[in-house]
Amino acid sequence: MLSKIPTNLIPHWSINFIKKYLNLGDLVLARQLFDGIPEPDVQSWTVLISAYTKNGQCKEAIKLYTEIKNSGKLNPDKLAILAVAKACATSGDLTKAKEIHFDAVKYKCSSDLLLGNALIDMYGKCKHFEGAERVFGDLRIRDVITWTSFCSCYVNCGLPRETLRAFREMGLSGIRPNAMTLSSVLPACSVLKCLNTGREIHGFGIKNGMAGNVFVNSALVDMYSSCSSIKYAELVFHNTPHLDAVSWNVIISAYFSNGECGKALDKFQEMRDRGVKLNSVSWNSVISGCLANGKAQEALELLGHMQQLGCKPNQITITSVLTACTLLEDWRGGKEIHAYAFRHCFTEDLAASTALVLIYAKSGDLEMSKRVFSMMPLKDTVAWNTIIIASSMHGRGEETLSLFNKMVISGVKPNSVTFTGVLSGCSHSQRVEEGLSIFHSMSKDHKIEPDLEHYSCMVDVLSRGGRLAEAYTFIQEMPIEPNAAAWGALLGACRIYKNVDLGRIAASRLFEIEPDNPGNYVLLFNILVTAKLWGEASETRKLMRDRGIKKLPGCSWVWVKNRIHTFVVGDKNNDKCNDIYKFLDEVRMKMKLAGYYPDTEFVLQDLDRVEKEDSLCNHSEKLAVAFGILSLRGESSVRVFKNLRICGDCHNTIKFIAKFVGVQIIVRDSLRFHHFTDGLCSCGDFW
DNA sequence: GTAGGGTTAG
Repeated sequence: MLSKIPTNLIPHWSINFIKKYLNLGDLVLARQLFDGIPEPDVQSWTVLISAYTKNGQCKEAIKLYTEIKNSGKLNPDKLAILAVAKACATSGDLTKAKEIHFDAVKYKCSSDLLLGNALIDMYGKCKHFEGAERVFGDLRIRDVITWTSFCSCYVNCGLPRETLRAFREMGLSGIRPNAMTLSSVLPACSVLKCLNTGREIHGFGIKNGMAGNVFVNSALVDMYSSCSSIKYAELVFHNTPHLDAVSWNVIISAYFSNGECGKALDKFQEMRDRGVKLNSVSWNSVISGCLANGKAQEALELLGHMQQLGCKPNQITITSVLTACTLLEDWRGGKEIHAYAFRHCFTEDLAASTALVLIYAKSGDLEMSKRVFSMMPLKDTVAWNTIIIASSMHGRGEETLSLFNKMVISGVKPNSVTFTGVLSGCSHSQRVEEGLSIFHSMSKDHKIEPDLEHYSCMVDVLSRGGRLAEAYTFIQEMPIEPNAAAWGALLGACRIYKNVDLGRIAASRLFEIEPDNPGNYVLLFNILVTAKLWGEASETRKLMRDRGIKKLPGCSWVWVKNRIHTFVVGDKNNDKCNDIYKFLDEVRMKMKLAGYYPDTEFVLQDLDRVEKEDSLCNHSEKLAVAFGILSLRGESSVRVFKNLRICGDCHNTIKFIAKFVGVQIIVRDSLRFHHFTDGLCSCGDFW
């Protein structure tokens, strides 16, 4: 068919053929025809640029535009620049956007209303409000589209106050907002949780005949929901005559963000029953909604339904389900999702790869976490925070500090979360001086005022560093009321450094702040027993009993060949149970020969029978480690998780095991990761 | 042939 078309037609004719093929939806044939034109004119180029943009091939469209300029014979005209500006808006390429704006000025069409509007929209999509302001300033005539695009540019750039300012200015300039303006401005009210302005806009819409507009109403539903007025959101939703898929998605998210999970899921079911076509946003909304309401298992089940119904997970789905796996500690699921993300080229996505960095770190695989991070093409504050927190959890103090420096050098701005990560990294590696200097630099160099969390981290830094008296003074002098984390850090350090006096003070404050937390009683009990203050120790136990507080049962689990094996104290419910105890006996014997004595043997006199058993060498973490070693036989490092803090005797024993078996053992307790290699632990015996 | 808008993520 193509051969019948003369290839050397004059452009005026060929353009009609190109348009004909484009109307038939055949971009490939249209392109072949175009390539056959010896000297295409600007109009032909423009038609093709628009066609590529409509087809979502923006890069190709931008490439064609560059070719016009490189041809040396032609200059782009207003319509060509307009076409490429749209392509650029869709691709969000700021460098190109600036170049296109430059061309518009060069060819003297930047003050054209049509093109100016397109340029403002382009800058808005590229999140560059300064550019939009320049174009806006250069326009002598501004219409409702100019103002609307200008308002939404500020929304896209995260400047909701500026949006509302521009919206008011628009009213003053005598241009009447239409439905599109309202739906562009309302998101600013959502972000600011500004119910009054939102209501005003609602009233304006009703007065001006927009009461049933589906775009305005969806924006209103979201605005009322963000302002915690779910009743009004419901009302607007029910008063929308022609609901579309987005309307349903918005009301579902509205219920979830107001904690009404049941209603959200009911609406989702109703949407399906009514035959509304579900799109990926619908699925992502319910998945992330479940997740935000603590229903991680349901989120993963929804992923299954989504796939069964032929809807393909995208990078947003991947990000949410990775978070679900992280919460459920489903490391295998996380790896499967990583493989899926890799196959579908989602690993370059910022949020998805950040979620991967986090799940690998939390699963104990810091090396993989670092590898994913290093391959990220772009890293923002959240990404850097995640890797900083990752290295801090694993006790790599030096690495945490060097990551922080790299972040600052690369020009990414740290926020308050960054400092929580860096300071806790300092505490887990006893870097007191660095911790103090970073804490002081927060407000001085980074203009971030320390909050309660940072103060608590500093108490931890000083306490773990052995500077208990300083830590106590720091708590007393902090400008915010110290919380359980601050006193807990001090109490924990009193156990490490055997300081009874401060331990008593910290514990008594903790008994007031969180009287039901068994961990505090246990820590004080341990401190008193170590100091051989038996009477006071049993008083603490009595206090616990009287208040009806029970020590949480210790529990450890280990992953072996994609299966979880769980252990409690003295567990005998295991196929390898005999081998486990035999192995631990052997370890104990070897340890004694090497001169180790279990810490607990000294403190048994005052304990009852159950606690003796408890304190003997059958703690859940030891059993899990032994099981891991016997099952894995050195194939890979052993990874054990514990719900409570690791016990001192277990810590010693596992160090010994790591040396005598010659394998790496990783234990995550309730606070952090311990990497045991060759008789040493990464925590340097401070935990 | 004639522009601009509402929902989901680390």
